[in-house]
Amino acid sequence: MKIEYELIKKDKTTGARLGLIHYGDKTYETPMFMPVGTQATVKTLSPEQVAETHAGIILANTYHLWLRPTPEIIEKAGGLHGFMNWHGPILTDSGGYQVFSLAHNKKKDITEEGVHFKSELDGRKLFLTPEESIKIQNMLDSDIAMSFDECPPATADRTYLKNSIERTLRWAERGKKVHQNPNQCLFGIVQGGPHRDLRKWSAEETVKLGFDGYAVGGVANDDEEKEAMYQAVEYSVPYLPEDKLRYLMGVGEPVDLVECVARGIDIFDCVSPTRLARHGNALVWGVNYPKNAKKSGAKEKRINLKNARFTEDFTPIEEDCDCYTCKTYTKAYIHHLVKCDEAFGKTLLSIHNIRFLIRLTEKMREAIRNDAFDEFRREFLSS
RNA sequence: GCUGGAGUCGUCUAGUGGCAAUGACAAGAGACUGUAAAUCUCUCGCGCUUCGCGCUUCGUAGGUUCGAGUCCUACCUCCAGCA
Repeated sequence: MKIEYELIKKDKTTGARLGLIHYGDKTYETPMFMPVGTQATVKTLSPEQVAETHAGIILANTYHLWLRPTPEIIEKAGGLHGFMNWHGPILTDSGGYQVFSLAHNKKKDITEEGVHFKSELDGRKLFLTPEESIKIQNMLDSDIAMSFDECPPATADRTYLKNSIERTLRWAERGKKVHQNPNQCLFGIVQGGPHRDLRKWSAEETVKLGFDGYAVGGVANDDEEKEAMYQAVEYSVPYLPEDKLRYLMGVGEPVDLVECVARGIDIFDCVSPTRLARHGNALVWGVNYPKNAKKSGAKEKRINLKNARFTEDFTPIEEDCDCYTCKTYTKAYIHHLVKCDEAFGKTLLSIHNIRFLIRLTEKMREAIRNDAFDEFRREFLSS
């Protein structure tokens, strides 16, 4: 069963859109936030716990699963769904981000043919090509495969970016040629850094190749400013077909979700909610904590449960949150778990943070449905 | 009572003539955006006008020395062995 996207409604004043993802007999609404499960697990959560956050699609990573346990093992297990016991849709990233994060300090590692890696597991030399990435994703049997792209750093200059985009286009075409899984979508990726013309060009050329959906990549690297990130989205989205899913890769933070939905993005993924959770942080809508003297007046969007101020706070992270964590446990208890470095604390915070972002998408969908997205956005930004 | 050993930041610890004094843990705080992240960074004797300055510190009290956590004397406490 191959994923089908259906555009339901376009917001009148912004680029926001409401859509449906049909997946066999299941449907999921967009805008959607997709939790990241790089190594075929959303860190510290069982699939049941992930499902309880109302997650739709989840992510896994080609690069990591290629090294371990290997696509052959996953294929024998009946594909990723059977292997990890996740029966909702799965998107696999191609390893393109790892080109950025693992190989990029050595420009010679990125060649026309593919990318040389040194395995961080055992130091052996690895070579990943666009064809190999797609073949691995075919074997993993994810529902959405991503083209193998180069994700250049924010500091890359125009000349570099131009060459990189051309190569990414050639890689996309090569990947498409070997893509053979009829149940699997293949998405193309728009690059172009902060440049309007390069984004347009990359988007148009990628669309010409013809994919099942389109991603905007390379916007959340390094020290990029938020405005630059939103602009990169603005420069890319208008050239993408309306009847296809638009995926903003690696974003993000609550405010980014709102701003990028306003610019026409449908689906997001980000490690932030689970990583923040493992580091003791909880996302919150904006709360005043009188004991936190340093930010007088400013509402907090995130609280650090490690802080001593929660030692005797016997209230949930958020009174009105419907997640398992907030319905069941107090900040004092989570503070205790975090201080003891207990795994359960990370689990509880991951549940809350993922549910937080998914609830945010639910609110945005509701607002779009009610022609109130712009109002919602203004309220959100001013809170 | 005798002999030997030991007393250093909340805890354990480095340190045998030039140190406000090492490391770990604890504690306090910060960062985190297609996961090389259950990671990393900062603070951690006191006070300031804090890329610096001043004070007070290494069981207690004296002493030697230009200079002592480091050497000497006495005392206190703890540990081990002998009585």
